[in-house]
Amino acid sequence: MSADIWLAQLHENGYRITRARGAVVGIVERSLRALTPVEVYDMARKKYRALGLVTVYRTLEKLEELHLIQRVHQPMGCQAFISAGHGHQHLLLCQNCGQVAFFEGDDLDILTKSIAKKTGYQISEHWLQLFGLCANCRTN
Amino acid sequence: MSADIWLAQLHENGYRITRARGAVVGIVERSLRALTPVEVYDMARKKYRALGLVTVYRTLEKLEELHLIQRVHQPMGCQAFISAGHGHQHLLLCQNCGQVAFFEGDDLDILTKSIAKKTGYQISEHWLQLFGLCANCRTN
DNA sequence: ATACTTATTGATAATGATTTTCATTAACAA
DNA sequence: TTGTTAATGAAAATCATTATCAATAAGTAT
Repeated sequence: MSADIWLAQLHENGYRITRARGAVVGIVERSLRALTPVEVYDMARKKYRALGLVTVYRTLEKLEELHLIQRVHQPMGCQAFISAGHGHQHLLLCQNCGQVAFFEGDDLDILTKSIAKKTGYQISEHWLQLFGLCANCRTN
Repeated sequence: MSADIWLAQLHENGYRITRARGAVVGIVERSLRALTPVEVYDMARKKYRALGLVTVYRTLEKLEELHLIQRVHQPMGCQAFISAGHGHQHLLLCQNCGQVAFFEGDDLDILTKSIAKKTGYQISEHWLQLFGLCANCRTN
């Protein structure tokens, strides 16, 4: 489905559509949790055995460049990627199963302005990430 | 000054006070910007030439464990450490000089609750980090 | 369809970051 | 001062990522 859109995006940006890229996109696009390059490699190789790990790295690089995926920072490590949210969104991570949810409703302007005043900084960006348990893991 | 307090903390927790640890603490405790292990190594070796990089890693590990320092996540990498804030504080990073400031005034409860309701997640933690230009870099 | 240009690929090697191993050294309690 | 043992630094091992390069296959032109 939407994997095709990702491939189309790659094509529109002058990149060729290959089996290797199809395999990587097929895995990453549908994943509900952040995946490391090796995880993508292992999963995608079930569909396309000849895939190389290096190609996974290169493909992830391009997907990130096109803002189709984004890196996820976690206490345990920062090398996992998840399908990117649209517009200005933040992440909500389940500490049990790793599932990622997005949310907007980002009213940090008041806070940001107050901090800017207090510190003298000119603030241009922010990172916000929430951690907890998803509905499913909460009940189990 | 406060470096002594850090060493005392180490001692209280059963760790020995050594020249190597003194050198590492001396650098990290006073730094206004986040430092990578190699940066700490290079700087600390000016005071204590025999210091090994491995010891830097091991010392940073212990300081983090005692919550005296914390890891700083940045777009360029996540291996730098900064002296930790007290209580519940967040980071404000200067994108030009790297200087780190802390701030509190963390009114995310309203946001957090609203997100929890919308998504069904039980939220237990959050990461907030602001980026911008410090007062000094802004004027130059 | 066919041929051609060139991006893409996978294997290998190289690099960089971090961890493990181990014999030697030095904290510090007795 | 001495003895126990944590801590150290050097070297090797491991893990993550990037560069190299000859072979391959996308996609355009024929």
